[in-house]
Amino acid sequence: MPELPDVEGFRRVLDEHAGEPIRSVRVYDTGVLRGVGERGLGDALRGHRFEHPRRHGKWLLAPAEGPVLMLHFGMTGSLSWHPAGEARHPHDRVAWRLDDGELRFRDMRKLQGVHLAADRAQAQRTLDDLGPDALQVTRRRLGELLSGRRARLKTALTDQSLIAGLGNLLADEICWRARVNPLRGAADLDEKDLDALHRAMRKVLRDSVRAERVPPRDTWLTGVRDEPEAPCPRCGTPLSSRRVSGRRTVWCSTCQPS
DNA sequence: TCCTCTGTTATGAG
DNA sequence: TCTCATAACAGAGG
Repeated sequence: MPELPDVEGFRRVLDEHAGEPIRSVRVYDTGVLRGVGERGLGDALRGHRFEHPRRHGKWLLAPAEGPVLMLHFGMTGSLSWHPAGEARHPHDRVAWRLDDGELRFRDMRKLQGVHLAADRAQAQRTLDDLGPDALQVTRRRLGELLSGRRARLKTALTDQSLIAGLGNLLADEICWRARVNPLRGAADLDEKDLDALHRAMRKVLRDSVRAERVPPRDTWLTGVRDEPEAPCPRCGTPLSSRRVSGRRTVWCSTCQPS
């Protein structure tokens, strides 16, 4: 589930508690720890304060007066605030206790998890292979990024090393809004297509970040894509779908001709 | 019970 | 460089 907008929401949650001392770190399931142990995580953070966190693509980075906590939410992760004493959820894997409550990393499938970098430089190295954050990509940059790719548009948009932050839902939603077929070659788009794609990306991201998710409105592709035989919200044509690079891809054959 | 599906990412074979 | 299969993991649904 978590794509750029969701992670932006988690960033806000953490940001509201920047400056508060971390009293303790509780690890309920070491299966989400990546490259750090329970002991190491606690020792590095206890007594420190989270500073203002930042997000790059689907990564959330929280510097804490030296070490940098790095969270990746995979398909099912989240970060949420809970007042002291609230019962633990079975999928709560790690909790950072502050004075009035705690931040909880909840994740059913544990596909990604919790990293710890020694400092900002090391955190940055983890991000070195990522493309620019999708919110920062200009129209010109988008053209440059896609022009050299032989992959399909859908595959290129969800490739984090090309553009960071777009997941399965966002990529389909953006293509649908731009009226561009996701199966087309990324390098085959003309200037008009790229204009539309960039406008759609801005609009979809702006609305999604506001909602802290890709909003499942019935006027959006995301709102109907999981219904069997769903009609296109724009023209009523039954939506098409197939797997592309292992991901279910949905589009409208009328609005998005190949 | 068994099988398939699912919003992510990394890896290796071809 | 790209596609495809697979794996990590856990739950829902047929």
